[in-house]
Amino acid sequence: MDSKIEKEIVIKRLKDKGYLLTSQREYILNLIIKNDNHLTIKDICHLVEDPTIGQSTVYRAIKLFLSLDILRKINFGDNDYYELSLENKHNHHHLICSECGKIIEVGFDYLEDLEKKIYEDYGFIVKNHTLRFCGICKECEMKRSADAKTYEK
Amino acid sequence: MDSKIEKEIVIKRLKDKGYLLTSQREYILNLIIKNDNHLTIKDICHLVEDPTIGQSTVYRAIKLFLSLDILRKINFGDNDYYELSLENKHNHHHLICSECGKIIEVGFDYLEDLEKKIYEDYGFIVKNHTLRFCGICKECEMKRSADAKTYEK
DNA sequence: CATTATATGAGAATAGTTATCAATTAATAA
DNA sequence: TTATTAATTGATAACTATTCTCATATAATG
Repeated sequence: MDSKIEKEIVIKRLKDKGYLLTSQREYILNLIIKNDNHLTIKDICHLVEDPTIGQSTVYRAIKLFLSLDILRKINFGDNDYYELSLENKHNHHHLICSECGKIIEVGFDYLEDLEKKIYEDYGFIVKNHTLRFCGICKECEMKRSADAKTYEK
Repeated sequence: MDSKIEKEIVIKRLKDKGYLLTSQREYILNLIIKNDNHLTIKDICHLVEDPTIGQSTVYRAIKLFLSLDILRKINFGDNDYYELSLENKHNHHHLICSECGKIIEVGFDYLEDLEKKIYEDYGFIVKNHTLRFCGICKECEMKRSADAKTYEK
């Protein structure tokens, strides 16, 4: 696992409920971390084909991690992705480029005011939120305007 | 369909691409509208069991509506729901009560500032967004505090 | 070291989705 | 109206995704 601290948190969360951090489970977590936290189950099944981990084990591990809040599921369009749910990562957003598919994480939150207003208007107490933006990333936009210039000639 | 205007928009979008508004397609759309815009495919398959519409037709219709931007898919937790994508409904948010599962639509947007900041910091041009809040709705919270009082006695 | 609990992999079973094709329905032209 | 063509449907088969089963393996505990 990336850092020793994270690994210890994972072991603790598992142990508290009587589970173990097996080599397969650790391998799967590392895969997700190494791939920017944005893998689908299909991706994982393919990536573990070599050091063969059975796909039932993949499904079981993901489910377990979700239930212990070690992973969190995020949904972009047609696919479910999994990302580490440790630390205080609860308040970040995702930018998805519709041109190249890149996923960018936004570090700031800025929804406190909105949550306050929701409580005032609807009496709804917000515990958690997910926000994703679709659009065009910087690089794709630059490519686009470069192409546009070419046509002008 | 609810209003004549909506039906005409749907017919136009279909016709422009050479498709027809069949009774089955209209029935499915009406189901979604009548159920507060929040049905899963499974729900729809069950609801159409009586005036039998084959389930391949359900899948095909949903797919078609998505491709023509007549429906839009939203994802809450484990399920995909479908809602009408007509009018300027693009900027509303969803509140999901984790106690009773109710889905409430929030009429206001308030993300312009955030989108501006994202452009400034990341050069990312936002075209669209989805935001959902999980928490406790007014009614469930009231029930909760009522229960809490009972225990105090 | 023996015993018990937990986890694994292979494949069977189930659920969810898509593709195929003959029959039906709607649109268009004569 | 009738003939012709295009689009749609429903039943079922095919395929994909996910879960279950069970014998075996591994780790923890006494």
